[in-house]
Amino acid sequence: MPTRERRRDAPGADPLARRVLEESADRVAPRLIGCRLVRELEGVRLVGVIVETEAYLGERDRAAHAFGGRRTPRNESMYGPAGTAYVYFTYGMHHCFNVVCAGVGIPQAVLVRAVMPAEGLEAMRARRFRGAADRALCSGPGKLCQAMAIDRALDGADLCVRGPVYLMPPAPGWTPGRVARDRRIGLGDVGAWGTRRLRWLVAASEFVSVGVRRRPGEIAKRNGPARRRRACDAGGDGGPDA
DNA sequence: CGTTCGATTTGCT
DNA sequence: GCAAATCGAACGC
Repeated sequence: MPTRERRRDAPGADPLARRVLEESADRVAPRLIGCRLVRELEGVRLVGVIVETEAYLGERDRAAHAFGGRRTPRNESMYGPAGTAYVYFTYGMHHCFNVVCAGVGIPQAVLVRAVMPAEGLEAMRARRFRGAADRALCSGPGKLCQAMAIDRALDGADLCVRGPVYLMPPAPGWTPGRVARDRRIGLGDVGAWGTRRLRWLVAASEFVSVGVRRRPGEIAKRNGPARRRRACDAGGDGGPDA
């Protein structure tokens, strides 16, 4: 079981060292488990312990926004230095938060899919839907952005220095317990890239995402031509975790 | 409980 | 035009 009790940082503790992020996304993603995402608002401090991540491996990764060398204003920050925030807007209403890794010009990033709320729960609840349970506050990439007030305005922020949003190493004494691996969630038909186990999650945590559990290739089968109001996707999948 | 469906806008083909 | 690194409510059983 993950340690839930809060421990104090040493006075003046530093944010996560940038060198930790200057590696490929599949090496960084598991290392971000247990690190803390900190959001400083006026008068409020929101903190979540990262419990689920996904690696996106840049231009060769069919599931990545930078696949094939596609470089656009939207994903520009992914080409920046390690420690840069990449925040994008999708599905017409949700934001997703990523930690850029590797080096300048190498568009790799780690999507933070879920955090365990640790500080500022009241403010998080206020931003989420009415009556949201604690475990529903940040258990998904779109949810945590809503709860922690993360949007495109934070795209490009430096996560390795204290500011409106940044990362801290795991709290002293915090241990994740077993970390499970599984395939990434919500991808379209991306061939073999859809089955690679590029997602990491705290096995025993109740704060991980439920996941859309869509199978690879599922999206391609939806949306018949000229059938605007019938679009839908979903579909069972045993689901990962333990 | 599990599955279906609408929302809503951008970015790129 | 269309698909999207999603979410929550509405169904059906």
